[in-house]
Amino acid sequence: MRRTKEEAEKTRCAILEAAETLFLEKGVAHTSLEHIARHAGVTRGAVYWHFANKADLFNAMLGQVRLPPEQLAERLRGCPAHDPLMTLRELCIEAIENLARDQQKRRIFTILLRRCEFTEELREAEERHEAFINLFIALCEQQFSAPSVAPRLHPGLSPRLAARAVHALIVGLFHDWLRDPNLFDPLSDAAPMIDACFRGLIRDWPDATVLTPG
Amino acid sequence: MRRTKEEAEKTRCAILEAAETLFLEKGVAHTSLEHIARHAGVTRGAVYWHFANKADLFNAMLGQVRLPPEQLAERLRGCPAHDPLMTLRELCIEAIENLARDQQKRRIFTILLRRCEFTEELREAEERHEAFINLFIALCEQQFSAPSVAPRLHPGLSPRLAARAVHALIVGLFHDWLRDPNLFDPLSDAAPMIDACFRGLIRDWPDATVLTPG
DNA sequence: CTAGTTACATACACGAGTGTTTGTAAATAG
DNA sequence: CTATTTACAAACACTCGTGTATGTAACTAG
Repeated sequence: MRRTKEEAEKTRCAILEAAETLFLEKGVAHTSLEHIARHAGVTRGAVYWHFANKADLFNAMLGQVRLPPEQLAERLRGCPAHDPLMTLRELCIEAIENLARDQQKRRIFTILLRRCEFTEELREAEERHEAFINLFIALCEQQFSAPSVAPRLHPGLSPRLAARAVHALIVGLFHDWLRDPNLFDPLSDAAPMIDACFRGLIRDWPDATVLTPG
Repeated sequence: MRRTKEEAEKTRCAILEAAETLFLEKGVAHTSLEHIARHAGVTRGAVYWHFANKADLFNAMLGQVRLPPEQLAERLRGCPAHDPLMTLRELCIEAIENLARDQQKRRIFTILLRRCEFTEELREAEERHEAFINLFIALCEQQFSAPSVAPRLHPGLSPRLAARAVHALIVGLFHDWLRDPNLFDPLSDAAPMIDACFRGLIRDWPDATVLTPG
């Protein structure tokens, strides 16, 4: 019973959605292609038709969304640095809020952080992801190295260290919040936390009231 | 060829060590008991003699060391709160340094953070671990709630939020550093980063030079 | 209209992993 | 010194998962 192209695309999406659901629920290694197929209402034949194997399906799933590291790196690279710190601050806050709003992104990032073991078959995805992380850290360090910024760092801090701290905070917030979404509310709490971080890094960081009017 | 009790204990340790090595290398789900047995120079018979199954072996491996959340929570609970913040600060720094020094702890925590999927068979370990995390966050919040501390929080921050931020930073630092130990040097960089965090949270946080003399 | 292609379902072959059972030699208790 | 237990090795039975090969009905191009 061959389907039309639209229908085929729908089954492809159904498989991707089933994979997302089951990976999140049971972990990547503990989910078989048979499980995925059944959950999508098809057989493994359909899965192998659309994807070469589990790693390929996994990569396709990741490719559906832009994950925070990728998004941060891209937007940070594209921004003119007229006010490097404020740009960075806003991007960080937006990244957190963004993850909270986009349910699919949230699920997929949870899979990446807590539901998957990076063995050699998934190494490609891992390396791609880490490359974006490293790029973000490098760009972040670059912001802190700007002539208008570096002298304002608190004593004992290098641009390098400041960049590490910012990234660590973001990662930690993601990790904590994905583990337990009740820990804090990204939409209202992201800004104060990020501001606290910058305030600890930069001497003359302005008051929160200035930054978040209303 | 039955062994003496000492020898039996040695094989038990060999199995635990092999599990640690292989879990770290290939991930928990991707490591079979056969792999572990072979790597330890025994057969699966020995593994099943000493441990009920993979989950039991995993738990025994975790039980060998005190992981950061557990250690932090315990020590924070046992401390008299004569100066809550300084105690907290020192514990955080020590936790990071400690992880850097203890190779085994480092490997096992890496497995927990990056080499394992928490499916239902490992749920017990996960819940135990999370309980310590939540305990640490609660105790941390308690420190920030002390009458001598709460008024010193920067405007816009609650003790609750401050506790979340501290924990997020720690988790992020662990996560980043375990991913790439070259990112920073825990022994020299932990203090400045933690201080930066506290400085962003507490208004009159003292200078780094005061805290880290020499 | 029909030849080829598409989008699967079905079936098969195979290995890998688990849990259990059985065998056994040496240590140990009495 | 004998009986029993210990600490495994070896073998077995079973399931699960993968990859591939084959079948097939409907779509589609000419």
